[in-house]
Amino acid sequence: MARATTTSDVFNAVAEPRRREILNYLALQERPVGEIVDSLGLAQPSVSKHLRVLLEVGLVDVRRDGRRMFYRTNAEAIRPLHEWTETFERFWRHQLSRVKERAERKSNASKEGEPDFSSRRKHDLDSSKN
Amino acid sequence: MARATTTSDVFNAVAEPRRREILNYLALQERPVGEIVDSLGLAQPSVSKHLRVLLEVGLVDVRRDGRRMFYRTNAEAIRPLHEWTETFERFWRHQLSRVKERAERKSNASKEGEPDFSSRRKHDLDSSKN
DNA sequence: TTGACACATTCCCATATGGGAATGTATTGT
DNA sequence: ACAATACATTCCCATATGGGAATGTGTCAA
Repeated sequence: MARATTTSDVFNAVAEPRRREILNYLALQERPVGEIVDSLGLAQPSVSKHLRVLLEVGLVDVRRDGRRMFYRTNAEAIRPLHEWTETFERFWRHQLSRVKERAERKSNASKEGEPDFSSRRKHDLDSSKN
Repeated sequence: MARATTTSDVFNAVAEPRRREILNYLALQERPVGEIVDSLGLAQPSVSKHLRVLLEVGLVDVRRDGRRMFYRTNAEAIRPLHEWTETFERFWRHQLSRVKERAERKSNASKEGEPDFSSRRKHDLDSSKN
């Protein structure tokens, strides 16, 4: 296959940083495309394309006024995302203690022993990228 | 450019549906890869690759026990996502009334007038896809 | 040491991407 | 009717993807 389409669902749509910026920007007020372009410092076609994606998944609404198109964030569409993350909330509350344990084990292991391979995290893997 | 890497941040990592399934599955208990493969019905290399992505962005931790690798969701890493969506929570509360307005405007416009172009949503665009 | 087991990595490939540049389209003012 | 304005779409392209298949690697048991 390949990666899923950006328009396949809300998760894919908000994966793009500029689209999140746009959503933030349009949350308070509706805005014409030109203002988004100026405020976020992006190229106009780029903004139009991002808006198209957001529109397709229902993350924004549009309204035409003369030659201008006013976009606005449809916050309601973000709820599924919020709810998915929420199911993990109770876990990170319970895990705070385990984070400490891990930190302690790590500082012990790195004193003079072998490299610590338990509980690897991003930084431990970065070496394989350079 | 192209799309951002799946490992570039948490947002991109969770865009993939199976990775979300894996995170759900590993939230309660740590599990060896084999069990993930059996439970979710995915190919083993596929699972390993997904786990690698999740590991790089810190969404899971690993622990080795003999030949088996026990993975577990690191819920803490989901918080940024949760917090981003949370900033919109107050908006969808305030917007519930506007949704009704829109629905009413739409039913009025489609009675006998021109096609309604205000507040387009996903379904209005689907025609352009077929 | 060897074979089996549990995973990880690599190779191949069709596909969607986002940016830049160019062009198309709808609406307004004159 | 025409130029200007405000967006939208298209084309080109380097790039990362996820799946399938094959292969590599580390660990244990005998």
